[in-house]
Amino acid sequence: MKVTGDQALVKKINKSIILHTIRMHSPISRAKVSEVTGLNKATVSNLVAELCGQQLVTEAGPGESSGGRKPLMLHFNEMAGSVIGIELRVKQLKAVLCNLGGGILHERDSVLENHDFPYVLGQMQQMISELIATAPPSHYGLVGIGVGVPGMVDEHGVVLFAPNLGWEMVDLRSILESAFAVPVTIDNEANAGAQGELNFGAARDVRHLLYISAGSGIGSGIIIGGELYKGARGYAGETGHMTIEAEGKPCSCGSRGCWELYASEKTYDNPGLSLPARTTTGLVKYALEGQPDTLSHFNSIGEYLGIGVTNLINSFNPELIVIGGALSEAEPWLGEPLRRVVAERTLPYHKQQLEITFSRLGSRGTMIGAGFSAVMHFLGNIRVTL
Amino acid sequence: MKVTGDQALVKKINKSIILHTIRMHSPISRAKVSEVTGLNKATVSNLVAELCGQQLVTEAGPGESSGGRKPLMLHFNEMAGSVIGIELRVKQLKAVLCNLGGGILHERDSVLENHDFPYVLGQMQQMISELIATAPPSHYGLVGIGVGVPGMVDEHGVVLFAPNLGWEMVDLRSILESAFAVPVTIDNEANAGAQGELNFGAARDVRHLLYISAGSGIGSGIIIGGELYKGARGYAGETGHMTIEAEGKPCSCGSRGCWELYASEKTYDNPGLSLPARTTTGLVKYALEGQPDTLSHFNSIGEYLGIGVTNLINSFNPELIVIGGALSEAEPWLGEPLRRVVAERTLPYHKQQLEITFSRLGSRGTMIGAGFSAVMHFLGNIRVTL
DNA sequence: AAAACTTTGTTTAACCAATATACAAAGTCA
DNA sequence: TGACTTTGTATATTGGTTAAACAAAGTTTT
Repeated sequence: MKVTGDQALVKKINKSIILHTIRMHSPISRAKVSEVTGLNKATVSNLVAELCGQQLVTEAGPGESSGGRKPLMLHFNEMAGSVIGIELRVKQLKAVLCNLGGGILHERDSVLENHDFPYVLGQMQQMISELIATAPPSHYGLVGIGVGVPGMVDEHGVVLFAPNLGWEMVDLRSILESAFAVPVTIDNEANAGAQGELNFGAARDVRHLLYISAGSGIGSGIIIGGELYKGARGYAGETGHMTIEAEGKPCSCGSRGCWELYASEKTYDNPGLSLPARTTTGLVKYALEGQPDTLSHFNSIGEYLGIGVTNLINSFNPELIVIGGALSEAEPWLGEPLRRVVAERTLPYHKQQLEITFSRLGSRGTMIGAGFSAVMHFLGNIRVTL
Repeated sequence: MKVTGDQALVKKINKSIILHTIRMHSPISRAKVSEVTGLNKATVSNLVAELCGQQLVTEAGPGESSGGRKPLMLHFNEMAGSVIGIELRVKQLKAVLCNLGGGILHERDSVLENHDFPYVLGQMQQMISELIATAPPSHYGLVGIGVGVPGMVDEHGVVLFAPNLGWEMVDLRSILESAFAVPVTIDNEANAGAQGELNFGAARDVRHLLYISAGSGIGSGIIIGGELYKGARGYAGETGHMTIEAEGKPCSCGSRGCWELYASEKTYDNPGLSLPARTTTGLVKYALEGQPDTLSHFNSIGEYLGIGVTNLINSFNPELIVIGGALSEAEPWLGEPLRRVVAERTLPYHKQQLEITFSRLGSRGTMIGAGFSAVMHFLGNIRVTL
């Protein structure tokens, strides 16, 4: 979008800076906000007054004195409104009602019997309506809906292609926006998960994060400089179809040797493989008993995860890697081979300060992240780059 | 960097918008600038007056009338200063003196006998001094030096690691800045090449570009939204060590099956391979005569290039791919297998509107791009993101 | 050729947000 | 009690954009 400078822009920038400073450091005094932002005390006072008028910030009594007048502590008003975060999975639909701070107020869950779009949409709309009914009264009410989808999503919220659902070119955003009359953000499931871990999970305050969602396929959410990197058309991170074996197994995408054929739940589909179960949850039970085929298979998945992760490290050089998705349940058996392979294969400069963890939000990360996208869309975020 | 809003910022933003509008659309009238930027006519007049005072913009007589008073055409003053762009290769040092519009004024070239840092630095400094001596008199004189280096460069211009030169942790920027007392920008060679093609070559006005530099190794320059994407620490695009064969050939980086072992000049090193020459230039001569081993080898390199390019397409989804570097000389033999493999392996959404070309600037792309980095550093570029 | 209209670029006055400065309020410390 | 500190507000100033009027220099119509 074309943006020129005028005084309205200045005000928008500073107000946004102040709001997010309060949101991140709450409770905080006006004086402290002035100090950390570099803005003049008077400017902070004026804009805080407006934010209070908008109910986004509240005054919460005096704080501790540090040798002078007691500060008046400011809070980000998490309860000024609510959002709904939804995760659409292959066989399941999960949703939460959150406040503006990402706190979960209510949770819903349902099983999907098929992937027909009208059926899934109906389930989704019903779940949204139920959650709206449970929402506590607030100044803004429901301010947005965020959805995490297992597929490629363009910048307008159109689901271009979701192979596991059999969807193509579904304008989910427009449909939900006209149904509920609130802004809707649609994100790739891995991008949503990355935002969840970044703001509420294992990656708080990390600037450069790589989130790998390993489940029925593999997708990656990439955070650069504290912000989600969406790439050209909004669908960077389609890494599951990265070739790691030039002449490897043929893939449904038309290519060969795709990463997700070796390091996702797709590996369970090989009928020649001797496995006591064909789901991650099932296999985890056997792994706990030490079943050899299972242990060896998890070891293989871990190693192949390591190969793909190494490729991504070479391209993006993150500080932290978080493994999420259904396979993160198998952390005890995947962690060692994954870390071993990455250590063997990465360039020396990447090894420094590189950490690999597994998701901390577990199965909730994606929907919380999707909800957070809606929060940020409501609050706005404006930045200046030199 | 922390930026807050005030009137000085507004002015900086608008002045930058106006300057770059004139630079891109020159010659253009004040009225037209006001129209395309959305800024008020008075604002444009005031800031243009300042830019004229700074010698960055010049008035160049009246233009064609369109039914009213004739417009006073404005030019970006390319001759207000000059920059030096340098490409450091494994066996060669190349440099140009450019004006601010990327026009080449003088060119220098020298052979490197070894890679000892003091020797190379000496050669580079001598070349810079010679070019400075030939610079025409101008208002700002030499305003910067840009260098493209075959290796990883951090955000402070330190060459972290350049395997083909045997360099590690060389603070090239500081050294050159204190030697010549002008700002110096150090870029990875592929990033510089990408900027060259974007501004002056095969990729003008492309918003999402992937530039592949294939030579003694492989590196990638990634342009997202019209801007160079440098990643976390400034060294995104180290794609040569992407694994494309999980259990492939061992690489000096410690990993196996790295892309550049299959698709760069490194393939010539295999002594078991029957080849009539061991340089790209040499092989091109044989290929022109139809020598079978050569043709088959170029075919193989083309196919493997296609595999890695596909992986990058899946992650970045560019509009255009430009192949540069020494191997681009072999375009007639690489193009077909490369495009064929990409067409076979990419997801359908990437196939649409995806074009693959070879470098148009040839061996000059990198140094012109490096010089352009220095120009942009001098002019400044400030943006606001909503 | 004169009058009416168009387009370009400048001048003027108004507006508005941030800022420095002064100041008031409310605390701590000796 | 009195000096000092810290917090937050009030006031005048600064400096940028802008709308509107205007001047200058064309073209088109009558």
